Amino acid sequence: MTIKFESYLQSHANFNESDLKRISSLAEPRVLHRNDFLLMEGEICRHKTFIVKGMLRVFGTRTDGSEHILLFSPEHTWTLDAESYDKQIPSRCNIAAVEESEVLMWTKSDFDKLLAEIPLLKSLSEQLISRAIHNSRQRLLSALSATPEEKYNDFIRDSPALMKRLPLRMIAAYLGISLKTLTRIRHAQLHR
Amino acid sequence: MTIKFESYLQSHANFNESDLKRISSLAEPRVLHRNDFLLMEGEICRHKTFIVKGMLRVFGTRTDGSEHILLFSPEHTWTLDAESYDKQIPSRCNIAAVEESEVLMWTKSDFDKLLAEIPLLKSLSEQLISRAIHNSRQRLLSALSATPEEKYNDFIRDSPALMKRLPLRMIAAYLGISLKTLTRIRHAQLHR
DNA sequence: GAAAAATATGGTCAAATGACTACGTTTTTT
DNA sequence: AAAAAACGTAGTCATTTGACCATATTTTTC
Repeated sequence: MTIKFESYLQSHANFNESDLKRISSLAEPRVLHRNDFLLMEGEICRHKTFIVKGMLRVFGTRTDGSEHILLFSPEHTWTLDAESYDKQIPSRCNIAAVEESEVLMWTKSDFDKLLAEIPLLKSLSEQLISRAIHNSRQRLLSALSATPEEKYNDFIRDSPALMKRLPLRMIAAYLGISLKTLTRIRHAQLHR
Repeated sequence: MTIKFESYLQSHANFNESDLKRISSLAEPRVLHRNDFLLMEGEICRHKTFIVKGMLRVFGTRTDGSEHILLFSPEHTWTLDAESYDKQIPSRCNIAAVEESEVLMWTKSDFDKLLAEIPLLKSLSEQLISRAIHNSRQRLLSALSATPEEKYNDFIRDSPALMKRLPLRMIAAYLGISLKTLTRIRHAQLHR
């Protein structure tokens, strides 16, 4: 499983062979079935996780049981609850598999070691953080200002591949609209 | 103006006198009047800015002219458009003063120098980034899942001080609801 | 392969929301 | 101090949205 991960790393920066092996050696592989949880609300996020294959979702739940999805993490992305991981405090969100997935996990202490040892990893990590910030800002702006139809169109435009792999109810939970509204939009677009 | 800034820095980490002076020496002070822009959509965000006094808002505008506020930056916080600043590309949001404000600004190249020179500043900066991520995640979750009244109550609970300084229309623009809905909620809460 | 679960759609109805407008009050500007 | 701008509230009305429910279809599970 680490081979795919190593080629991902290679494609992002010029890691040498020993760095690659060193990073991989501390990873713990895991297979997740549909709806298996990587992290449950209230638990402490002890690992940084790379998705080798499949897709996870990060979501919050409300008292009535409804899900609200913060982001999807498909293959070749990283995932964690940053707040819980950084401070090692209980998480307020969940991470679960959307589909059969393979992941690699590093404990915080191991990953911190790697960051200190390997400057290239540190800088990659900073890039990813900066992308995550930007991503969540864009999403906030969209949540605040876009109409349901705009959100849906933006999602199709930006993530056509995910679109095909996700059930509509998750897309609705991601866009912050009801499933009913989503099917209405789709219906309207068919007849235009 | 730099004295307040230096005591802010002191309160967050044990900077020595020469570091403080070094950091301050590269800052450019600026006074902003109400509605003065620090950054306009399309411009490149060339500075990292610390708010000494007053309050700024970071917001996007839509084609119809409506404003949607991503966050408020009161005194003793930092502000910038991270994407535009990091990559030095045109910004997609605006930053303007809510009230009379005093700020300190560093160019990216100067600040990068400081980060490299002063490890303590680097680690403070990482802390702030992590807080910003967490903040924007919480906000996204709230935007996706909370009702207008919940959003309003959360805002009063979390930011009672800002509440008093902001006109309602900005609070509405921040919560992603119409001014009408906001006054309705306030009206309902009065009669309960 | 059969049973069970999840999915996508749509009808109906009540409630929530926003656009427009108006008006009296407060704040800011000059 | 006077004029102008911004502010907070509220009435009305059309539209959007969600809750609840039913159903046909597809996918998953065992």
